Amino acid sequence: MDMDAFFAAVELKRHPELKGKPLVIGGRGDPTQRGVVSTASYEARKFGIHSAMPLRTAYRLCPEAIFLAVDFEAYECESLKFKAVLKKITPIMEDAGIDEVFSDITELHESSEAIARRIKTEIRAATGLSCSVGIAPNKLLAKIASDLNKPDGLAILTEQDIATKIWPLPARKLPGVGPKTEERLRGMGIETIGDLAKMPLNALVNRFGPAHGNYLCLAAHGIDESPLITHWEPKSSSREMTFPYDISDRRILLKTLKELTAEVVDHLRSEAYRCRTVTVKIRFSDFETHTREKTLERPTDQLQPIESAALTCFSRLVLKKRVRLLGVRLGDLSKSEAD
DNA sequence: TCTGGGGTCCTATAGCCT
DNA sequence: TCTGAGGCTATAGGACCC
Repeated sequence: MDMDAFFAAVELKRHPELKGKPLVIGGRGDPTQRGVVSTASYEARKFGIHSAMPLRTAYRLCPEAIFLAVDFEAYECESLKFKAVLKKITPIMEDAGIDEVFSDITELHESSEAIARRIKTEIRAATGLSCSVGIAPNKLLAKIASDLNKPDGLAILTEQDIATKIWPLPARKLPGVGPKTEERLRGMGIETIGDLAKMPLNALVNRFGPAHGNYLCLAAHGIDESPLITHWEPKSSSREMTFPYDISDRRILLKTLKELTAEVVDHLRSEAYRCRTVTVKIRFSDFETHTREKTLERPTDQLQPIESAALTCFSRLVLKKRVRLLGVRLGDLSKSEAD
């Protein structure tokens, strides 16, 4: 189940007067500032605006669009509502992000279509929002199915549909195929999922490595055995920020680094975790990105050793260009003991 | 001309040890 | 003493996802 243009739909709920207008949600909602599009309404998409596009580009494509800042708290609130609906239908549910869920309906005594309609009706009743549902024998096919008839979609796929409904799709529609893999596939003459399915496994493993190569081959045939993840523990926690303009002043960088570190440590402690690795990330004006990582002697949630490690990492970075982004990540997390 | 912020997972390499 | 083969850990980077 995947919500339709989720952030834009939540905003339209509180600003109904914007209905029908091209709407772009992203960054601080100012298309003259740095930021990317999180969600574009379907009206905005007609202008070529899509997720991950720079706000400035979106503005160029459609200056009359309405630009709004991302308000995660509001979306999280709606997210909790529709997830509660799904959890009532079956508790075997995987949280797949703020607007997406996998539910295992294997044991439900009801037709797939009836379940799908019930999900859509109940989510609309609880949130006023529309969603798209895909029902299939595994997560991979269900995800592709949910995208098939968006928005307000409903698609049911069986193994028999793979050749007719999946193979004609562009390879990019396979989860795990992003812009880079799409380009490399194109270089091999592969445009569709069907083209990919014709490739011998060893050719894909040679090109993409064992993990990705195997995955691509199985996925192209609609094969996916991955289980639903109903419980999940975080592996890392981070804070990063892109400056409004590129910075060359070392003092500003150090001050920002300490602020980011304090924030991420606060968050770590609020969730009762300790970390054992600290990573500092830097992105220069030309988008070249580097990281430096330090492993601590023992897991900790104390600011002092974490900040000290962050400063060590920072000192190992050569600042030869202006800096556009700085970040701190805490990794190798373990739960703090209650004491 | 532009390119966010929060994550996950994979791969390559280097150093160390057996 | 030299040369490898593996295994393991730490580190750096990259692709992808929402």
